Amino acid sequence: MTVTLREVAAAAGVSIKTVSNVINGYAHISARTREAVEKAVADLGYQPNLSARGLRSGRTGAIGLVIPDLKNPYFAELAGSVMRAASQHGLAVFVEQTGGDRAQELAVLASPRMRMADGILFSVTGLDQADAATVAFPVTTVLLGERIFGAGADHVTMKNVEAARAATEHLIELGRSRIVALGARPHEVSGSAGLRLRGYREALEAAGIPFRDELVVDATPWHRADGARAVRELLAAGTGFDAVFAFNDTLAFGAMRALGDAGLGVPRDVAIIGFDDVDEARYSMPALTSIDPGRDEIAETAVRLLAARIGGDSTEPFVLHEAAFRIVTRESTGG
Amino acid sequence: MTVTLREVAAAAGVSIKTVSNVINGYAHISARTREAVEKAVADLGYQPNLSARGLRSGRTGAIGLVIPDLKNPYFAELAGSVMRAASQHGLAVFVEQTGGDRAQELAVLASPRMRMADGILFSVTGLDQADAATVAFPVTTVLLGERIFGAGADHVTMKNVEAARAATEHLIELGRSRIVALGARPHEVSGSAGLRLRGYREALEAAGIPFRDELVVDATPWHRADGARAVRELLAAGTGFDAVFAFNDTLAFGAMRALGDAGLGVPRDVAIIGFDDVDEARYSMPALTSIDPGRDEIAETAVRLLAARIGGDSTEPFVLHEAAFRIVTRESTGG
DNA sequence: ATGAAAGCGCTAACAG
DNA sequence: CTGTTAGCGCTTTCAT
Repeated sequence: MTVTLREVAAAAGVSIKTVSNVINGYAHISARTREAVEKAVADLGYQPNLSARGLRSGRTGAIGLVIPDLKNPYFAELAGSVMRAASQHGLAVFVEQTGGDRAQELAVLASPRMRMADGILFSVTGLDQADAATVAFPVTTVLLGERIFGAGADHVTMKNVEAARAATEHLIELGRSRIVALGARPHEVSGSAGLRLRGYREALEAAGIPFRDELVVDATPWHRADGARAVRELLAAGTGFDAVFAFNDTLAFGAMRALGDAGLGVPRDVAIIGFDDVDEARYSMPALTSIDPGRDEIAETAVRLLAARIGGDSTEPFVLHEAAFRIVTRESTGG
Repeated sequence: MTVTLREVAAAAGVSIKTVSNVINGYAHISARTREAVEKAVADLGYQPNLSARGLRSGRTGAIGLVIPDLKNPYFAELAGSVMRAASQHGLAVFVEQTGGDRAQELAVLASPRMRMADGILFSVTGLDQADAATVAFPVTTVLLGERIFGAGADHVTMKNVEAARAATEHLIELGRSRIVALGARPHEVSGSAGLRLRGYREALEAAGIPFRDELVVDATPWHRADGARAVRELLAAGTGFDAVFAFNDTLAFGAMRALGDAGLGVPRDVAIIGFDDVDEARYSMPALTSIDPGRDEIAETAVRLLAARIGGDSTEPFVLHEAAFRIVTRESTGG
């Protein structure tokens, strides 16, 4: 049933080495030979056995993508971008979900399945700085996400502080000054929430707008309902505000809903900007202004770095790449 | 660097066959030998080389999941379920997106990457009945989704007609009689839209409620904005209705938004039910009643069938499995 | 219950 | 420019 190199070689009247050379695009082959081989390959429907190639070459041609959860639109879209980038490099992508859980992240790293990959893209969430020293990556790894997490790997991240600052400045430019920071986490410093809050503060300071504790609200775990609840509580408490910087788009959707229910207009009464620029932001009503954190750039860069490491640059110093972000202006801020 | 069976065998003072037996859980091994081997495995941190195993055994231990688009929450969640089910069987999952496009579906099937899988789960969208005769699946395939698409493979699908009928009946039981079918497609018969419309008709007929053309509205491509637009047009046209059966949840979210904007209460003025039961249905406001089409059952069954085929039941007749659905009642229908 | 040895299909030295 | 050949690490007869 399965056709091997040997059979192709026999059919083409050459040695298997020549067939291998043709298949792998080796340069110095006479046109006649190449044609004969290509014909035999086509006639027999030859397809290389990837396990054999992998055993011999030490490469599988696959990379692993380890993320918290595909249910989260940000990660689903990131996975899509990674798959697109990987296919440019001829790499297959297999995905592992961790639930953002420390124990599961460790379990996935230790899993024998990971050895099917030449390298992994690992979006760390549960592991923390303290684990950095202990954790052993089973294969070449590129880290995704905002944590620093030691230096044992290349790292691709987003400009959380700068993007958050720009988001806040965008609202300030609209003439808003009572801006809610929706999704802040009081005790977090180095995670997304901490960094985005820092950008928020910087923008306020630069504009000379006082920072008000009552406008900084927690809304864990950043689901739609959390955004709605938080905004409802603000309204109930009589806290005045004219803009919301939501730390992710999902929170923003919830906030918009709560504002609508309260009869407030977006952006007339309250302008809103989100973060992530998920697909749905284009389709919400009103369409949501958001920060595109550079998802495609993150995916492409991460895959490129990983492919390069796999290709052999193991001596290069580790790289930290911060993707460029941009504000995507839509109806929710008057665009 | 990499530890092989040979080294483990040397360390344990046995042959590589014995080590292999221990690792693969072969029965007849003395306790002392097993312990010695396990100790050596642990000490040396041995991990099997999956390419070598694959070459020898003819199995890679991976399956492919071919779907239209991870951006679509239904497929993102399906992928999550598939990965969970696959990991029960010790299988890795790699994902390929097709964009639901016929050409890309063919390209993916022909891709050498597919040969990295022992089998694939293929959610067909672009290929149609006419392709059924021509298409060659590169490996064992289980089809996902509502199309019949020939009989050259096992097939796992959902009860579209029955579920749609139940959804409509649920609205009728609430006392509603002017029920919008949101997302119908006039000329489609065998796709989801056609089947769901059929269930809708059946429910109306059974209840003696007249079928009204003006309540059946197209809203392609089933995005949130399409649902909102369609509902707005209905309202503008003065078409009275007291319920909406949305053919997917995203349409339902859009519809709810448009109703809210128009000052109509859900479910007071208009009850709404969706289809898919995506995660977001729990978090929308109001929370959306929806049809769970049996996503987990679909994933588990498909993986189980595929694993069985891979395991060797190639002579078994092809199976058609229709997953059980259920209505998940939430606020949007007064739950 | 354990060992010896063949060979899965491919790539890459090394020859010629 | 092309052919010969030696393994990659594992599973699996076939012996013992």
